[in-house]
Amino acid sequence: MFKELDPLLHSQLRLSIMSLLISVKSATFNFLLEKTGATRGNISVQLKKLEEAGYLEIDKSFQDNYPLTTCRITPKGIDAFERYVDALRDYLGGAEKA
Amino acid sequence: MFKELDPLLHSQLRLSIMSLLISVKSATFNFLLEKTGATRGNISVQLKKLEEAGYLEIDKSFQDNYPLTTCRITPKGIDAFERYVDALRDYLGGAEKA
DNA sequence: TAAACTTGTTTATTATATAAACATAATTTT
DNA sequence: AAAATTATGTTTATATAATAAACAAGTTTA
Repeated sequence: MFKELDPLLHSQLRLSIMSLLISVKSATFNFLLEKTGATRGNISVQLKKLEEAGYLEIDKSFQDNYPLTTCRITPKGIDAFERYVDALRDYLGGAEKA
Repeated sequence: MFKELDPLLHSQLRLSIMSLLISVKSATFNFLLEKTGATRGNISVQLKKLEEAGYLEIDKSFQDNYPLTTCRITPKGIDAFERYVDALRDYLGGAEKA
């Protein structure tokens, strides 16, 4: 009846991050900070989880002497996101709008 | 950018329950048990939370000597569900399918 | 009447999301 | 040049939440 909802994506912040990365392909830590409005700590934790799952790649470098963390969604991440969206459809069916 | 996702609805089981009640208007405990595949304990807990929030009404009666719990979604519950679906749209935008 | 079944609740466990505190280094100020 | 402030993240602690295990109360069956 209802498909499983990938618990890694069924989280407001992680879903926000994935949603952003789906559209921009590459984003800095501060970009995610600004767009999501979450705390740095929270973002740091969730990025690590998404990376460990192989949903995104994280590159750490330096820019103007400051650390710069850059993220990219992976094919696996894109796939998981699409599956999640698809699974969610079952749950929203009742309220589907035109 | 991203709207808040009602934490009461952003839960796989509670969302399943609300989704079912949106379409059938009235359901027994066992109906929910069968359709969701969750445990009785879990369903009991989540029903109570949804009731406390005013998202649904629970009626307890007897049928053939056995307890019978029946649930109905309230207007407030319908409203919350629709808001949730609407908010979610922001998050899925990137993967919106035709 | 004892055993098994039905329907549900309460309690306990595990995981999770989140924020607070910390760390490191680079600037700016005085 | 020392002190304070800013920048960028990480680690740790806390509060919630989801879930399942254990329990309860009554009913039917053997």
